[in-house]
Amino acid sequence: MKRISFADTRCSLAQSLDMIGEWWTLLIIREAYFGTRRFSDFQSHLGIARNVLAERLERLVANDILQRVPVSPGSKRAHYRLTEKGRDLVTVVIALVQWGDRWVMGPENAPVRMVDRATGEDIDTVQVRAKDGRPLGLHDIGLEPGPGADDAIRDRFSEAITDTGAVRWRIRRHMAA
Amino acid sequence: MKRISFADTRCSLAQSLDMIGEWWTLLIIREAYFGTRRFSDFQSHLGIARNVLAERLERLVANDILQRVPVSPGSKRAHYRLTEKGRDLVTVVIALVQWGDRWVMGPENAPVRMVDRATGEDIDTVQVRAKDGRPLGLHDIGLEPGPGADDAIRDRFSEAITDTGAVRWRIRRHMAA
DNA sequence: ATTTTTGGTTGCGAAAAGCAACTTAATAGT
DNA sequence: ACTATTAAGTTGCTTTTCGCAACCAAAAAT
Repeated sequence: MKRISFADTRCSLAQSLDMIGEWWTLLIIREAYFGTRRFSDFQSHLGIARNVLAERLERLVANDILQRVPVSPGSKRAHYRLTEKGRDLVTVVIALVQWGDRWVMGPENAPVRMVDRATGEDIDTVQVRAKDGRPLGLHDIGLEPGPGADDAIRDRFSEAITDTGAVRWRIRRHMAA
Repeated sequence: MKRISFADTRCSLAQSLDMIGEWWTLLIIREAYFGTRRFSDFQSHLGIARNVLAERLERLVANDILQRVPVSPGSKRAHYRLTEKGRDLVTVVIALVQWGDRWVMGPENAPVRMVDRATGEDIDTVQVRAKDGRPLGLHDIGLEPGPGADDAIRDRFSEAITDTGAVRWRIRRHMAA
């Protein structure tokens, strides 16, 4: 299939998806987070085709999400480890795992538990919060053009908020009349 | 391409990705969160091919992430709105947008700002926390087999944690010797 | 009543994902 | 030291899905 790249789109989500939105990529990252380093282990744990795995790893390394570390200096064989940028993605992975636990598997069928190692307790549900720590629902979040907004984006946002908490844009053709 | 389905995999992340991991799907959800309801608006805002959009919407409705609402009772035309399950995904979308802002666009180029409507302040960075609110780094999170774990998963987890905070599994063939 | 818009569907070509066999370099065994 | 095995990919082929553009029917507007 001809697949569009979002690389030139002015949108953080599109940019992110351009790096990690492909089939398998997020599972590879989770696997790396679980401690997998070796090509064969990624392959056997995930059941991914080897050529696809090779391509994904290469892309993740190119995007500085994984780091390719020679297994011994000068060796052609290497291991793959998460970079800082990659480790920062684990938040997203965990949010998605928790969503799956809540809505698909059911919490009582969650295959893995994530615990706070200090207390042994389950970690909290990842959620959106205000700076002071208050959990925010969708209604509590406002959207505005950011510092890097272009006209297209600025056009879409007004102060008006719909009942789902999202932004309603001005219907210009009707306002002109 | 022949694409594997994760639907029968015993893994929340795979299950989640089976629903939302396809090309475009998360952008459609973001768009719905921004308030878009109509087919044509999804199409023109995202620039997605119409047949692909139709397929994605159908799949999202089948998975109860979007709801198809007839525009007037009995009409064949419909609008699409996020369900509760879909709205719960916005956390993931926001986490991913923030990651893109941090690592790809750069915070100063963020095209949209998300603010706490009560205060007008930027929302906090989505992060993993303990039940008592402490932010947790990767090292602070322990992984254990959950209530729905099967043998394959149980085999992979031990109490040993590597320096990246992830789990190291027992190397059984060496232990047997 | 006729035109325009909306919400799709159909058909085609291209590129990506799956499968399996092959290759080459590093390790292990004797 | 020599051979066997494993690890880490690569190559070639097939299948499936995505992107594009044209088409179609129902609803709305004029």
